[in-house]
Amino acid sequence: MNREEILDIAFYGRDTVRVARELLGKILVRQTGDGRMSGRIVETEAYTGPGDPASHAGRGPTPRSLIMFGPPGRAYVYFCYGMHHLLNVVTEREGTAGAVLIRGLEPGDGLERIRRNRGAKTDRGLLDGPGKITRGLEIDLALNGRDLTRREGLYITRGSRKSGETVTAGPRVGIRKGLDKPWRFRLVPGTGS
DNA sequence: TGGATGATCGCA
DNA sequence: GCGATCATCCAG
Repeated sequence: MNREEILDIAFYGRDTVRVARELLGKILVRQTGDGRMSGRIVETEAYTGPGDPASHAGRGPTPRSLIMFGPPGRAYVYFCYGMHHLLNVVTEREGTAGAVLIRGLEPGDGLERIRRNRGAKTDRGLLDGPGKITRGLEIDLALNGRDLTRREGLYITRGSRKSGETVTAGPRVGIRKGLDKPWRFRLVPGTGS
């Protein structure tokens, strides 16, 4: 089989909205001592830097958001609502803030383990939210800052687009204040033909 | 030092 | 709709 092609720093080190759009269809891989889990990215959200009030970097760097100003291709994991970890990937060149929230996956490898992690009875909605993804793939603060361009437990590979699929854009979810730009992207199946 | 806030989820 | 539940931020 072909060697997995891991997305490199040049992929991540570009405009955040563009990276968010192009991450659709890519494969997120979580590798631990117990094996491999993966999923195809089908929903993302872009968060930029100063001037984006919904972004953690929107009011300049803080200890938490500093990573968004750092080198691209790193994981930005943070804890939200007292119970969920959320996974982002850092974008833009070093010195410029940006990150893409991974919001939805189509389950791939390690399905049984993902089901177990999620305590799911059915596969409906198994990984269709950012908190579900981190729960399902065992992603937490220990992975914050991880270099996604290396094969170090968490990385993203070139995936594929299925025929007929299209990308839709809409406003970000759960944003009370600020921008309602179309910064949320989804990969939706073709209408069948 | 503490109160407000939040890029959520699952259940009523 | 609401509660769970806590890291982070900022005002005082």
